[in-house]
Amino acid sequence: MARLPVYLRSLSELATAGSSTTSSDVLAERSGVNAAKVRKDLSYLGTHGTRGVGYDVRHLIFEVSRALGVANTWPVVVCGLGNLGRALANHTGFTERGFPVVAAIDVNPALIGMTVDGVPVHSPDRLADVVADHDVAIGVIATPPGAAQDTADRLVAAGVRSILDFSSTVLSVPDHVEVRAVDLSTELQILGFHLQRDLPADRSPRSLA
Amino acid sequence: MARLPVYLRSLSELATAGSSTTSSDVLAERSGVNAAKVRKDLSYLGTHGTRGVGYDVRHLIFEVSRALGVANTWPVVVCGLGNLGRALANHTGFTERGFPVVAAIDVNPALIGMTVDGVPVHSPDRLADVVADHDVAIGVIATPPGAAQDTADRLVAAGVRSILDFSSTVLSVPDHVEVRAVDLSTELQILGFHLQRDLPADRSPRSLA
DNA sequence: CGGAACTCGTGATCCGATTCACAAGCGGGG
DNA sequence: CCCCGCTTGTGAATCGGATCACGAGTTCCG
Repeated sequence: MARLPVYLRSLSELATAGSSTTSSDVLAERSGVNAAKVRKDLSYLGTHGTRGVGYDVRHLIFEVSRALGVANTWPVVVCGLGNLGRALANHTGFTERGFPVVAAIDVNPALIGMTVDGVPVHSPDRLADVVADHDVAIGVIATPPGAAQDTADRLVAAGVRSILDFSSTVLSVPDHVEVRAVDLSTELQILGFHLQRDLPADRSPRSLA
Repeated sequence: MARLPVYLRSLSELATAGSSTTSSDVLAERSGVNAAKVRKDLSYLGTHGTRGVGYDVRHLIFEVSRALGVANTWPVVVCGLGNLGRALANHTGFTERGFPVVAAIDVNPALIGMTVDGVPVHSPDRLADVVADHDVAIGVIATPPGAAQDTADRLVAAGVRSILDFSSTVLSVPDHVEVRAVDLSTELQILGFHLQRDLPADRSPRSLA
């Protein structure tokens, strides 16, 4: 489930706040979801709370962490060092959570061979080597849209099976590769869509949900 | 629907590729979805394709653009000029799509009063003025988690009704305010979760979907 | 002119996720 | 020791989106 990371954050907050035990209600409140959903989600983990009491925060953190595989570290390569790519390569939160950025890829000859914020930059041609050398598990695509599919192909050829795509592109990859797309313009457009629907007294297109 | 922006991109590509007409099959292929879904989505727009022929690309672009309110421009304020905030403020794609970044907010006294990539930086105290002066419609929160809720409160108080939140926080806001959360660490954790589930021969926690 | 091939629009169906509702277990107080 | 209030776990019901399937309209060719 996509909610597990949120639960984990809420639980960490509770732990640092000194709580040793908590209820599905509190957790739901903090995570912005329904209490029943929390209980059902946690029941899939095989976790057992105590009826009448609630959940043990420390134990639950342990269970959720294990389910998420937080113990593992998954080396990441960032492809494309534009504004966004540089911010991602530089982002300290990733390493802390087990996703160290071990290398970056860019076509710019002026960058290749340099290190940016401690991250070595390589040519796309060396992608396969980089993946092999650092045991890269996840590729982040922050290239311009035109280069995205090619980059994805290279990542897949190099054996990467997880891709986080910021390129505003629909990537086609083999079935065994998982892609998660984050498109900032789309997010803004959705917000704009709702803004438009709420405001106008004049006729808007038609109800859409 | 969240798929409209994707359709619009696909349609634009088709238009520049010289197609004057297209089918739901082609559009589905390009957008990475099911053909029936495309037809159903478009039918909500009141759009009418021609049976046996397909859709007129130009007309469809017009319809989708209108539904999304692409004609409107929604001024954006970016709150928090860390790595990510700076990348967002600097991102040219936003202005092109009708979301000009008219101002940035940061607590750093060294930045206040400066302009970063042409974007003026203000103190959080001036947020209400900034919103009023530029008719800001959307607030982007790229602050550290600890400052996110406060920032959200200020945005709401200033009259902003749409928030794009990068802060890894569950924000609580009034009902009439729409929040879309983008959490990069969560995305990576989900990828890591699936990686972990696919690999190990030893027993993983339990099947989760 | 007739029919074959194609494509849209949409009611019907399916399926998973969410929510509801409640029995079962636990702890504390009298 | 018993009862009462609290919280979990989970089957049942509900909901909404995705998919299927097919009727209907269009084009084109023979």
